[in-house]
Amino acid sequence: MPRSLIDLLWRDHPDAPTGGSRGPRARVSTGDVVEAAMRLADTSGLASVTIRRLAEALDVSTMSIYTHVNGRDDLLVLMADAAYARMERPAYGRLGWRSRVQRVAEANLALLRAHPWLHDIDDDRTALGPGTIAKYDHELAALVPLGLEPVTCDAALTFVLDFVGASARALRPDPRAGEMAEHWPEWSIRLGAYLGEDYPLAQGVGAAAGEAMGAASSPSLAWDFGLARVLDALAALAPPRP
Amino acid sequence: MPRSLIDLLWRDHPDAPTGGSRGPRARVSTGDVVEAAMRLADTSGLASVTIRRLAEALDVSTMSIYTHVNGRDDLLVLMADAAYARMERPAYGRLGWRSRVQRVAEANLALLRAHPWLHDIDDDRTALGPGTIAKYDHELAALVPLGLEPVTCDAALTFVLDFVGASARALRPDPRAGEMAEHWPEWSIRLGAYLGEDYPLAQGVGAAAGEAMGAASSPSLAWDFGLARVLDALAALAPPRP
DNA sequence: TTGTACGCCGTACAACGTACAGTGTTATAG
DNA sequence: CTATAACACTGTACGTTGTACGGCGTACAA
Repeated sequence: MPRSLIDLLWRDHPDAPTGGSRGPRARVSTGDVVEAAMRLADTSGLASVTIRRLAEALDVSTMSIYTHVNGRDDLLVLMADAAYARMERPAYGRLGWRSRVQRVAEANLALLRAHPWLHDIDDDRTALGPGTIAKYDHELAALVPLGLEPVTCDAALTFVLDFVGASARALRPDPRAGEMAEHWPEWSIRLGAYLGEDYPLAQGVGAAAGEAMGAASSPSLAWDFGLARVLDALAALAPPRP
Repeated sequence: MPRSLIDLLWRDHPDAPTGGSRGPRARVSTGDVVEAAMRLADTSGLASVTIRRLAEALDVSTMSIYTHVNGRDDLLVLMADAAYARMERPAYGRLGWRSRVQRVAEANLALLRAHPWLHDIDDDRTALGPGTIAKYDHELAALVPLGLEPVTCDAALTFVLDFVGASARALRPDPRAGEMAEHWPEWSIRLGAYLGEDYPLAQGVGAAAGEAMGAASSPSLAWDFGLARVLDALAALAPPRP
């Protein structure tokens, strides 16, 4: 060690290089480190995933972590891939593309809501991991009934997943909500004064949207609206219904 | 000072509280700090916007920055709002909704490509700023010809902008591209070995998509594809053509 | 038995945001 | 004119972060 990121990503594959057999046997494994990091991130956010806290959680010294992971950046890639690897991938059976795409969208939404820290990991190297590739393969299969060219198929999947990602991002609770609520009485007055009669459209629509959000309606209108739009868009692409 | 974030956001408004008149007059203004921060972020990324570097760029002591801005988090909000405020907002004239939406999408893409650091600022308080509100108002106006309910109108705009945001994100150059290229000869071999015959769909489509990306085709196929899909989706919502 | 590959760890460093306690300057109140 | 209060500005210091480096002890290979 340190093994390269690729080998760490594929550490469960039979062909993956295993560390030599000399020296004391490891008290924790790379997998342990990744799992502990995910637990930390789930409960306290990605910012709380520090090498020191990780070491403490695993009851090892700080620098020991670097025996199992090359550095924090690489760790984040391992975490993201592990999250993708753990998603369920039920067979689609005889489902049509609409149901399939809906399933894909909902599965990704659920994933991002369970692990909001995935939003904060933006590293292209994740694409090399087994979890990411398995997920990609399974989701492409959802689009097969549409009969698209390979490149178009990839673009369509990107389109769907980008929508889900953005929606999930918006649904994520704002860590500053408390501060916002605290200052709101004062700020709303000032904002009203600044706005005056300007921007009638924004004020009208903004107020309506704000009320709708506060109301007990669907948890997110944007989700229902957007998903319907995405399906509409793909339908315009599909061959005429059989 | 420190004035509250709201007053800092609206610092150019006539009703905004101006600092008292006693004491030496300020060598730099809040606006200067924000502008310097934007310049720094444009050239070296948001991570390089540190209080110390900012102070150095403005030729003031580190702690002086806190006289003009409440802290780094607030500064990021001011930067984002300033970027939105500076966007051009040409009147739509007699344009139909398709052209309008296309303009909005392209303007946002251009903005995000000019200031990629906007992706890294995720703070709801930005919504209180004059630039953000002016932008929202102008973009809502693009959707007026569609004749939607206020809440739907907001959802439709969110749909469009989310698409643009995700596309711009994907277009953003990976800071780790160098490292990736360096290790690629070795990694591609290992990845091939790990993959073997598995995931034929992902391997086929991935290869095609990779080639298309490398080819001299459109800078991004996902953009053209996605924008067409977004317009299709809104069309399904529109009243029958007059 | 010896050598060596390996897991583990303590110390140290540079960089970060920012709290705090000043210092000096200026418009205003008396 | 003087005293005061408000203000811009600054140096020092603390707690935090990632991680480079060198050393130590263990357990298998020769």
